[in-house]
Amino acid sequence: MLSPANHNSSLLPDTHPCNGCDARDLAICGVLETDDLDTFRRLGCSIDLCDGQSLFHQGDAATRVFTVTLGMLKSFRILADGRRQVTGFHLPGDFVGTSVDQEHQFAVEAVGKSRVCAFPVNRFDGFIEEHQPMQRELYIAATRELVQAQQQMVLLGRKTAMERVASFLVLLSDRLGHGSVVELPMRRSDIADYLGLTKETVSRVVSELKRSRMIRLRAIERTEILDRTRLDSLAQGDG
Amino acid sequence: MLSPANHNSSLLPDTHPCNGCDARDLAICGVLETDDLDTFRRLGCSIDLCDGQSLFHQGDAATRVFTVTLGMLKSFRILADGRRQVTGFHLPGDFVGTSVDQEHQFAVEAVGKSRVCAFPVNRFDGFIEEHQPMQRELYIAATRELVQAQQQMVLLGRKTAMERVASFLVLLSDRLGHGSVVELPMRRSDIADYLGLTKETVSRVVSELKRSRMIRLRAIERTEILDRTRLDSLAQGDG
DNA sequence: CGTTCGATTGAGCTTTCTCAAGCACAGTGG
DNA sequence: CCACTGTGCTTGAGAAAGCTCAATCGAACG
Repeated sequence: MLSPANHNSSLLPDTHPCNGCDARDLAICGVLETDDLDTFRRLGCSIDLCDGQSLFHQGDAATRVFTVTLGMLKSFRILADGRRQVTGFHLPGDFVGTSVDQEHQFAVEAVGKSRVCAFPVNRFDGFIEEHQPMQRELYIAATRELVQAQQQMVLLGRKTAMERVASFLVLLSDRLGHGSVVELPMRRSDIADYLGLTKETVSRVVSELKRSRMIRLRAIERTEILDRTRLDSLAQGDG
Repeated sequence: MLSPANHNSSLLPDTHPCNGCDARDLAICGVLETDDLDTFRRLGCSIDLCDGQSLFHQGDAATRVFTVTLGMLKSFRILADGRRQVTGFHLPGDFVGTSVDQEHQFAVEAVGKSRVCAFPVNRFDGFIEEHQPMQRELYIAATRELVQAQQQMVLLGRKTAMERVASFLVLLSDRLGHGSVVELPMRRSDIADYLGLTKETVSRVVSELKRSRMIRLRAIERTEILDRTRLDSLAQGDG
């Protein structure tokens, strides 16, 4: 198993105060009756994570499934020499760790203070076995993620640095923007590793976007989109 | 809708001689009883495609689902200015066009002579609704594809040209290699658009791999892997 | 008020791309 | 049977986007 040197995350404690999940943050709540939802909640165990804390590493046994209930997580994969690719950011309602393999193919860590709800796989599988609508919901979630992953392939394979950053801002604005303000809780290096760039290039491009008045930085983690139209067309690759 | 100028594929005829599918090439045959499989076969309609012929374009209404029964298909997305990203190659047994959206997000074309089995979505959905094991099978297929897509993100975001080509050869060797010989029915430009490179770079890297005796070209579309170990470690990023 | 850690900016370098020419092979018609 | 032509592959030379390394900046915190 890989265990990169510059890895400051601590392992997840195996036992943890178990206080159930907040139903509102479970993605599947929409397809479950109140009783069933209650049953489902009780299968899980809430876990708090602080910034950079690891939920699991690549190669770990896939013994639990998670839903994000608070904050943000990132999943990534690391090559032998330390090169890292962030494959996604996960928000409340997202499933994490639903692998068909015995081992996790990717690592998952918290971005800022976060909370997840953990389900032992056997209990989780047992539950969805008995709840058809949830099976379908999981399938739809996987398919959506797949389309998202394919969009990301286009970005990584064919877009310029500026188009990548524009796409990223537009994506986050759609997922967690309040009006024209986008929260960026992750580090520049996380963005860089998500976009297949270096943190320096991300920094330079953000500066360029500021200079051309498409965005403004309220704070380092609070970006305001000033010209959504131009940012959109940049993101689409016809800017 | 995008319709790039240099696009020589012809549209799929709406009506076509319907002669059913070969059961052996349907991915799901493993989870269906003989009777059910027979029923399933009859829902579909076999379609032959010649090289470069389009199954559907991005933006087309998603009215049918397909399984590949012969040959190979590629799915891809094109940006406004013609830049193209191939997101995957599909072999017999693979599902294609199983979108949750009303419109296809990606285009699919044949690589060489190919054959698919087409199912109207409503009939397809109706069938899987009544066959639990198939739902599960579809979910597993989607999850596998997702992991594969994430691996591809690592490749596109963080690997060098040489590592990308090595990864590609290893991948294809695992999927359709006979011993150490890999069939490459697609064009160099398809490989390039899959790996986020130019066809010139792919050509140069292949030449370099030949020069360093890791591979040998029996014919242009028949590559023999001479040093699998070295190619593997290159592909993993620690060569 | 100093320290620390991440973000920014700069200068030079490397990898890959672009553009262009030449090559190989299959299909076609004289 | 062989030149002709078209298409895709290869190779080369110069250009460009983004990377690396290094210095500086700036906010948070003790």
